[in-house]
Amino acid sequence: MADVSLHSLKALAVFKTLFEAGSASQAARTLGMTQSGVSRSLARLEEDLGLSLYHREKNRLVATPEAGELYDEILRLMGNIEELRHSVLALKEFGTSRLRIAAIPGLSFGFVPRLVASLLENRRFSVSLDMMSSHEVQAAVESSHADIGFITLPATSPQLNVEALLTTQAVCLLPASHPLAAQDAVDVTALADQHLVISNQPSLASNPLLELLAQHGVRIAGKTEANIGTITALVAGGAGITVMNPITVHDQLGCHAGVVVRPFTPVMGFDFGLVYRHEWRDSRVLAFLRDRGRELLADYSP
Amino acid sequence: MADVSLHSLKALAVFKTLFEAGSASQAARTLGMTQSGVSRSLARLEEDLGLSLYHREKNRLVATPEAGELYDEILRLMGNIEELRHSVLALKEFGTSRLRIAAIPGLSFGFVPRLVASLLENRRFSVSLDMMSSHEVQAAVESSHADIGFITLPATSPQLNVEALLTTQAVCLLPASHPLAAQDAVDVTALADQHLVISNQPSLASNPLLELLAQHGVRIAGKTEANIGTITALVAGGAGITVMNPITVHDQLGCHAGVVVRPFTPVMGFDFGLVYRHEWRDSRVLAFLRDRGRELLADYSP
DNA sequence: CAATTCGATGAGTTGAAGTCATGGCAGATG
DNA sequence: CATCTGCCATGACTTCAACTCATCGAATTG
Repeated sequence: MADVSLHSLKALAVFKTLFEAGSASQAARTLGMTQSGVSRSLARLEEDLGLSLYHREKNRLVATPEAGELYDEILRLMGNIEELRHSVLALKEFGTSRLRIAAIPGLSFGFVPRLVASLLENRRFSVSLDMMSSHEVQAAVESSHADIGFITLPATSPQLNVEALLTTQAVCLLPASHPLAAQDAVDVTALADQHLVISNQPSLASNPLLELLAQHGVRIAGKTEANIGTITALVAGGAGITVMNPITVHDQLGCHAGVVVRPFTPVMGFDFGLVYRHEWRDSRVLAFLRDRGRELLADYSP
Repeated sequence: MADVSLHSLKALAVFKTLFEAGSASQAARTLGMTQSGVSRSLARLEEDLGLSLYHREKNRLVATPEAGELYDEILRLMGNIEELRHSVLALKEFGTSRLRIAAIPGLSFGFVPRLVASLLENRRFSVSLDMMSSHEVQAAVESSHADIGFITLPATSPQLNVEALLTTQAVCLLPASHPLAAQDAVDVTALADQHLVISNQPSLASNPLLELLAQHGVRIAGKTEANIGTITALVAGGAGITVMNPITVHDQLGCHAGVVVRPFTPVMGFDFGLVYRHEWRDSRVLAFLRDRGRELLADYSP
């Protein structure tokens, strides 16, 4: 009595079909069993639950209100079971259904989310995605707080495997109305007396660019430091111009009109890669992320 | 293969116990079955899922990482099944596991939530609780947007059953430092030249009080209309004094110090009741709410 | 009223999920 | 070392819940 579930789960499935079909005979046909099987199954379920689910009226089954509510509950449960099935599928395919990712901000606004999305397609994965600086990513993976990290290269760590994913060259981002927008490319010397917007993340775009400016003896009018997620908006708003990696630009450009992208000279490389602990070397999730990541990155260089 | 759940649910339960017990023999003892039964169950499950859950090492079972993850998933699912069981219990006890309640603000900050809480004790109910004016409550129940309503009396409706729950007498709420706080009771005439805080809900405390003032020819210094949920705070803050029903006072007094309650004369009654459509007359939820509601209300009159 | 459709039920069948009995292995014990 | 104990796997047998089959009675349809 009220001992739901274990035995009766099959009966719940029969009941679900019955409720949807409206008649035992039809349900039986749907389920590939006999009408008497359905009839018995229902009778047992009512007995087990101590609930009257159907009235027998004129040799027809008429659902009670309770039946409707039970049906809704069963739908919920079936959904949960479906999730379990997806988990098992992920477990079979990847050997795990949990993944903790750490990524630099520059990749966290488009690339990594997209990557995670394709991992989750038809699978149930429990993913945690943290955003932090490149060094912190490395530390997180080393200390097993994350399983896989996305960082800027170069990076070395005796405890970690480092794989290059993509080599890019910095581009210049500026308002369409800006005088420099008329040029096909922007040289570092053209930045003289400009107001720059640069990332406040250490070791991303900021330092190399400032070094380059120093090397060429270029003096800028001023600079605004901002979170990398807001830089495109700042440029679009006319706060200044910026030089950054094309991945982030691509991920954020969609939402801001009036901003143009120009090649930047001299070439200033940004290399992205992923890191993981050695024991993940042969993991299938890693292989999936690597391969799918490369595919996604291919869309970035038109 | 990967056809989880239906047949294998029992096997999942066995696996769960096995994982917790650490050995098949122990699990068998816990489950009241034989070791060989557990062994077979595990073997079948691994076969069904296509997953290796345990290594056999030196005649010992050693859980694989996959086993741990599957265990977590199973815990989730068992939780869901437990919820289904509670739903069925509610369905058996009350004939429904869904309840839409509409209540006036004066009861919505303490009494009705407490009532709902005791309904939910050990049961899984899907409750929706809406707050609205007494007339809107009535309309909501009439139109089947709510099943049970809590209103101020009097109320009549040919379509609804109306039951009185409680008869109360308005009390006066004022800051402890207020001159009138020195009196044992506050008479309507004492309100002359006071600043009043009154509910902006129509037909709750506001109108009867204002009428009373008019009858006695009492002129007040001014009034602040506010949501009933904020009146106690306003009084505590020194914004004025108020006359309201003791239920709401009781529900909100806990969070504000420096406020005192005094009887109010002449007696001004507030009666609360519940309404429902006729078809709910014999419902067991209704009986529960009525009985439990009376019990709760007993705590209000010390 | 013949034909069809529906659900219930007694009787019989089946197979998944158990038990029993046994055997092999590893580690502890005296 | 012999023995004992606790572990797991497996072939052979058992059991019983969950079916099917066959049949009935009752209602609907044209």
